[in-house]
Amino acid sequence: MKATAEQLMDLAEAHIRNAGYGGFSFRDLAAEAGIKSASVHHHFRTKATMAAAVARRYADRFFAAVARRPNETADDAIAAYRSAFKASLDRDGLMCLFGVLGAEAGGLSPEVANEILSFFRRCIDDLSQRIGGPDAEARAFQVMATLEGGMILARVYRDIEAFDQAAAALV
Amino acid sequence: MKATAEQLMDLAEAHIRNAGYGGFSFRDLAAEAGIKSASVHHHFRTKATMAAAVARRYADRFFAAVARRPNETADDAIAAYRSAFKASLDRDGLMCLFGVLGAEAGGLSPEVANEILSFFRRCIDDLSQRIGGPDAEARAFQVMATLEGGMILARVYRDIEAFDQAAAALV
DNA sequence: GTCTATAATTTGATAGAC
DNA sequence: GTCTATCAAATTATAGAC
Repeated sequence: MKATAEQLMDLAEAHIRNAGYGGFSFRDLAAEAGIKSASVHHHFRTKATMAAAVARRYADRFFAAVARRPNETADDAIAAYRSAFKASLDRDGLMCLFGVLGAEAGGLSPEVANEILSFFRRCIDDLSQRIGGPDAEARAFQVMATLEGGMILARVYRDIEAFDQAAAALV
Repeated sequence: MKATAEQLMDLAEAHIRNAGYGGFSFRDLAAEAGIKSASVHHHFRTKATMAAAVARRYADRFFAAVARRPNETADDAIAAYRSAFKASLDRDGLMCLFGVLGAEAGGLSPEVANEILSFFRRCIDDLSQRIGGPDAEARAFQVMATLEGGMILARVYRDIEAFDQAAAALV
């Protein structure tokens, strides 16, 4: 038995990654979890609070998945990021949570917007360090852009191959 | 004096590119145009109809902007696409309309989803042809992914430089 | 922790007068 | 083409019983 709060976050994450922040309501989550919307508010005070919590959990998992390995090369680091995105696509065929939220960031509360900026900053900083050299930062931006954009293409084409083609030349 | 329907599409486009499909209502548009929401329905029967119309207009403009030039090289074609996205960022600092819609495609009506798929298909097909060679399609996917992802980064960082860094290595 | 009940607001959409 | 008026439904959120 998974704790209810955890289950609600699973559901919310799937909805956001499929249709964006506006793509679900507390009633949707409640119905899917077999409870009432008022009970969802017991676990998460507001929708923005919940989205921020989902974002933090997603970021934690992501950075655990791409954690630096001993003696890695620059290409290893890039491959680690690519694999993390790819694994997510393979698992459930959904977008990166932060790719979706980043795209519609203009309409989100500061609470959520902060999580988005924080995620991408941390990705760029981490990648830059691990890549090293004079053009490290530009390369980090390129990698992140290609991977996020590749997920959009895979989403639209409904074909993981689109992601693979987009990301193939990265390493 | 711009025709009302045109003005409404301008407003809707800006809203979608800033906050997504769910980021505005007919009442928002009406208020900004100085009319009532019932009058918006006179020009566009439903919200999905309007979004599809906005998407078609955006695509028309985009493909006019990236139109093939005589004697162009593969790098010229890629540069044309990059310039089109960049110009859009410079002009109003907003996302690509199809980048936003593509990210939240799972929650959109088939009417709109078709426009999204059609846009990206046409981009990939056009770019592939103009790039040529054995890896043309993979390169086209890479270019589109990098540019769309670069716009997300520029949006999140609120800094066009993020786009430039992401796209610098493309040509 | 979950429920019923409900408030307050917003939304997409329509009917019909001018 | 725009308006007033309105509907039916959905949304976020809260109060208080169990």
